Amino acid sequence: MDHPADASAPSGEQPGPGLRADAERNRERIVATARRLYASHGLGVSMACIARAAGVGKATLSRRFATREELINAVFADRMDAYAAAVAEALADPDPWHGFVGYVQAVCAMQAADRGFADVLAMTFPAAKALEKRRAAAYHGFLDLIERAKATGRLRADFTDQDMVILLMANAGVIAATGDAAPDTWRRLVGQMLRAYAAPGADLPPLEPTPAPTALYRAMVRLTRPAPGPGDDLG
Amino acid sequence: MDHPADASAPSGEQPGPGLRADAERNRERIVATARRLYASHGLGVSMACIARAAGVGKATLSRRFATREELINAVFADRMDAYAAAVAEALADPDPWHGFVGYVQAVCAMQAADRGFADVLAMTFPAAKALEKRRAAAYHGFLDLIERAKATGRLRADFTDQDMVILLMANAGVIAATGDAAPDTWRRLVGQMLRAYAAPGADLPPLEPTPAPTALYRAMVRLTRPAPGPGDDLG
DNA sequence: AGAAAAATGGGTAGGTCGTTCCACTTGGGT
DNA sequence: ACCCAAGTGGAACGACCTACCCATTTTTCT
Repeated sequence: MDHPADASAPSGEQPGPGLRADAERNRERIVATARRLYASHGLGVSMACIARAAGVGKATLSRRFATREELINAVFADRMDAYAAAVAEALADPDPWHGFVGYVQAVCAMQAADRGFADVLAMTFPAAKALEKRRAAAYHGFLDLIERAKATGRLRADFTDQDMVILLMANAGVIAATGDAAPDTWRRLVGQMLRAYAAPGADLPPLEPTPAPTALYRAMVRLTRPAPGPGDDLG
Repeated sequence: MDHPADASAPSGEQPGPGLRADAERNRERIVATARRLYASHGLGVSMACIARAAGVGKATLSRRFATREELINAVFADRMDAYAAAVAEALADPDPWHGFVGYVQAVCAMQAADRGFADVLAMTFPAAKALEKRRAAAYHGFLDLIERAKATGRLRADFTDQDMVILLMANAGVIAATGDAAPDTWRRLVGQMLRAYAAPGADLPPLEPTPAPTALYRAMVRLTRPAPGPGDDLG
């Protein structure tokens, strides 16, 4: 039961206060590899794959990150910061409606850029207490933003913070389904959703054109398989 | 809506012309079980689970349906008929816009009612030639519907058949994320999408209220796990 | 009723995944 | 430079899924 890892200063999610130099190096290698794999293949990549790709033994990974959630927490900490920053930036915009539109687009773009992050945002991942804390803070700011945007009369009064969650889930679905075959499809979804949020007469960014006619239908051949094939690229 | 599906002349997928009586009985038991499991847990339930739940040996399942796609084909044949029928019904509506709205709602409701079917619709499942054929026919009718609805001036001119595909993918995402915890969330998404499709001034069904405030956040604790736990219900 | 063919299900082999244990290597304080 | 503990990777284990083979049971035809 010796856990020297948390003996000294486990405040928050510090990398590793009492970690040996090589251990810390391995830790970072693991996180970097996981970030890459999660981004391209979504969460659900097996721990074994990550360990293999990072060039460490499975035991090492398990020791450093006991559960998958712990690893996810470490991987997406900075993305969560960016997420929170997006709200701050939107609040700084002198035009709340413009800020709102930009925020929605920015967050959905983050989802599109990182399949793993899309899952994190859409699925309220269970563990990751630290992530939840940051999310809560961002959420609070978002409520402000909604309020101000509504005050301009250009965001419909029936828009709710829940609608943003719904959009995140919907966007995750589109991103997951289209994959690499039609990577810009999500923009059209977001454009249409914004249209639905906007009060009549509000200015809107132009609607993204539909992807190449056949692209969508050829897109989602990946079927149900959630995890990437083990013999994929994994670097 | 009468479906003499199994007795006389179903469209396309004859059950088993030269099957022994007990074999045919088992076949139907398998299909029924698969339908139930797929509906509740989505595609991706293992063949072994289905065989176990149906009370037949794995070999029996494998012999009757060599590939997973074959089974899916048999399971969703009638749903696909319903899908096609929805287009026909929409086309029969004297008001094309009203028909269009009803069609969108009906198809999305089908997705919500059956997680497996949601996957089939959203993912253009690879195999299942027969399903594809039916889908193609329905698709053709849908193009007609769009044309007519646009002619009324109430469906925006920039709506594309691809938008329906996008909606199906987005809806699948919402349904997958909300699960059983907030089962009506998809209705709000559809309502907002319809709002985006509608030309200014077009009549729209009232927007579904947001689900219970906390429901969404407590909803998707299921994380990434695609297949149901083996020790679930499969009763 | 009896026999042949059809159909069944359990067992085995080969694969993945996650966890745990253990002998070896390596870092870093002294 | 030394030496112990922190750290490592691989092996072993149990659980799961797919695919296949074959002895046994059941249906159906004569």
